[in-house]
Amino acid sequence: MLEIRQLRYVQAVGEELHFGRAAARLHIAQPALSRQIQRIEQQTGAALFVRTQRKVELTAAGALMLERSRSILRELEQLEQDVRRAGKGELGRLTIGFIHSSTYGLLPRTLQRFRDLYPDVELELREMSIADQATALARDDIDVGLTRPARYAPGIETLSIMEEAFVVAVPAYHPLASSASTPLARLSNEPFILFPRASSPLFNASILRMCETAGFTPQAIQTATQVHTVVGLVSAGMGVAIVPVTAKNMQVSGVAFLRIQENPPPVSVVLAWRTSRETPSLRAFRAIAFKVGEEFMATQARTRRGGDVC
Amino acid sequence: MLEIRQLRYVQAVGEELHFGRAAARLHIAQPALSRQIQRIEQQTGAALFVRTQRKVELTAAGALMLERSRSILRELEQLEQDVRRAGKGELGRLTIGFIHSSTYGLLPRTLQRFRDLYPDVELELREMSIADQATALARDDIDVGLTRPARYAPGIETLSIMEEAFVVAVPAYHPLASSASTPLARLSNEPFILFPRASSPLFNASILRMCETAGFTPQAIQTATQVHTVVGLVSAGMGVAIVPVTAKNMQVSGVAFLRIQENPPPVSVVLAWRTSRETPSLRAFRAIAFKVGEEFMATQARTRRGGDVC
DNA sequence: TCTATTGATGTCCTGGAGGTATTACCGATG
DNA sequence: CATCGGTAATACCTCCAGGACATCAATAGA
Repeated sequence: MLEIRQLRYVQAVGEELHFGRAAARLHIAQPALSRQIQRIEQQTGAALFVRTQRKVELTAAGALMLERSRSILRELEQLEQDVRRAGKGELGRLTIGFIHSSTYGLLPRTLQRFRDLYPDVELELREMSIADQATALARDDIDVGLTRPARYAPGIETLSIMEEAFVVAVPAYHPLASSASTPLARLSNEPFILFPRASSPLFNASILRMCETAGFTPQAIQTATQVHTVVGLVSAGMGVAIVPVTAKNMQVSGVAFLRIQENPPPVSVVLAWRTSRETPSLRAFRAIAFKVGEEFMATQARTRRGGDVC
Repeated sequence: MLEIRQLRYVQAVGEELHFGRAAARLHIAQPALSRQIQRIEQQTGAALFVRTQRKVELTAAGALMLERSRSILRELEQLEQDVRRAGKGELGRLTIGFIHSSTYGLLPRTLQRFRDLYPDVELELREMSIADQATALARDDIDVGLTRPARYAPGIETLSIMEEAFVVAVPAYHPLASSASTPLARLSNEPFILFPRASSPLFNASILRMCETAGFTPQAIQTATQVHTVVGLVSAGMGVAIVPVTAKNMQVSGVAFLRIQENPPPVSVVLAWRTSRETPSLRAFRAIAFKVGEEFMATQARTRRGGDVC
C-alpha cells in the first residue's frame, strides 16, 4: 500500500521537477528521495518521472499521481484538523430535547451563545415532554435534554441549572393585582387553573402540596398543560394560577404576577444526559447552559422587586 | 502528520471495537496497536475510543475519524490502482489530430479497436489540416496526429502506417469508366480537378510530378481541398482527378476508379508525435493504428482487382 | 578537455514500529 | 472473598526501513 510519505515525495518532485530542490523542501537528502520515488515506480510498475539528464518531467501516470496525491494530502490534513476540533468539542452534532416552557428563557440564550462559540457543531432541536425526553435519553435518541427533575433510567445524569420560584398569576383587574406578594391562603376561595396530573405531574404535585401546606385545596376550574396556555386563561379572567416565574417572560398582557410569601420550594430546570455518551460538545453545551442559568436567576432576582404587571 | 498505518488501525479498532481482534486482523500484536492508537490520540489531543474495561466504544471524534479514514483509504487504494493502470496505458487521455480523409478508412477502425482494448482512456478527436497538426504537435496541443508526411519540427517522430496508391477517378459515363486501369498519358487532354497547392501541397506536388513524368501537365478546371469534394466534382462530370485509393470508401456514386499503369509512388498516412511526450496510451494507440493500417492495405490489395465502379 | 550539475548507487546508522512478557484492572463465579 | 478469565496498558528488547554521507555516472556547457 502507498504511504503518505510517498505521496508527499511525489508531490514535491512533481512540483519542483528537480530532485535536489524537492529533497531540500522535504528536509531530506536527495538520495533518499530518489530511492523512494524508485520504490513507488517499482511498486506500481509505472514510470512517474522521465529523468533526462538536466531535467525531470512528469509522465501521464506521474501527473495523475501528483494531482490525486495533492487531493489526498489535503483531505488528510483536513481530517487531522477536524479530529482535533472534534476532540475539543468544536465540531460535531448535538441533539437537544427541550420542554416547551424553556423557550421562554434559557434555551434561546444558551443556543445563541453556543452557536457563537462552536459554530461548527450542528444542533438539532426537538421539543418533547419531560417523559418523552426520559425515554429518548435512554434510547440515545437525544444527546441532552433541557427538562425537569424526574425519574430517569440508571446511567442518566442530571445537572440543575436553574431554580425557578413559583409565582401567583392573577388577572390585571383582580383585587390582588397591585400587590407585589401574597400569602397563599389568600387564594383559598379563588377559582384555580391547574396543571393536569397526568401530563404535568411535577407542577401538579408541587402546587397541590404548597396549597395543602397553606391549609386549603385549590378549586380547579380548568386545567392546561402548557404554562403559556395557563397564563392565557388567567389573562382571560378565568381564574388564578401558580406558575414558574419564567412565565413573566411570555408576552401576555392583562396578567399580574405576585411573589408567594411562604416561599414554597422552587422547581428546577435540569440538563439530563447519558453518562456514557458524554462528548466534548455536550460538555461545552452543559457549561454554557449552566452559566446562562446562573445569569438568568440573577436577572430574575433583580426584577422581582418591582411591580409585576405586564 | 497522520500516517496511513494510523488510519488503518483506527479503522480496524473502530470496526472491531476490540483491540485484540483488531490487532489480529491487522496481523500485529495487541500492544503495538494500543500504542499506535495512543499516539494518535496524543497527536490530535482527541480521545478516539472510550476503553471501559470489558468494552471499547467510539467517541464522536473517533466516529468522525473512522468514517473519514475509510474514505481516504479507499481513495488511496483507487489511486494506486489507477497509477498502475496509467502505467500500462489503460488509463489516461489521448488527444488525436486527424485529417479529414482519414475518417474514410483508418480512423474509425482504429478508434473502435482502441476503445475496446482501453475503455478508460479518454479520447479527444480534432480534425485539423496537416500544417495545423504540425504546429499543434510542436505546441503539445495534441498527443498524436494521423496525418501525412511533411516537415515537422525537431523532436517530432513519425511512423508510416499505410501506403495509399493513387487512382484515377472518372465520371461513370466516361469512355474509360469500364477499364480497370489506364496509363496517365491517356488523361493529357482531360479537364482535371486538382488539389490546391497552398492547402494540399503534398497531393498537389505528387500529382503534378506523376503527370510530368508521364509527359504532360494536367489542365486544371477546378481545385478542391477535400478528397470528398474532388470526388464529388468528378461524379458531377466536371472532369477527372487523381486521388488516393481510400476515396473508394466514400459513398459517392457515378464515379469509376482506375488503377494507374505507371504505378506512381504512393502517398503515406503517418502517425506523428513528440518523442518526449511518449505515453503508454500513445504507444498502445500507435501499435493499434499500425496494425489496422496493415490490414487496411491488405484489404485494398484484394479489392483492387475487381471492377471499380461505385 | 575540463567543470558544473544532477540524479543514481553503496554503505552505514538510527528511530520507531513491532514482538514478547508482564502488569493492572475489573467482572464473574464458586 | 479469593480466584480466574478477559482485556488493555507497560516494560523492554529487536530489527528494519528510511535517512545521511560519500561517491559515481552521465551530460551539458565553457
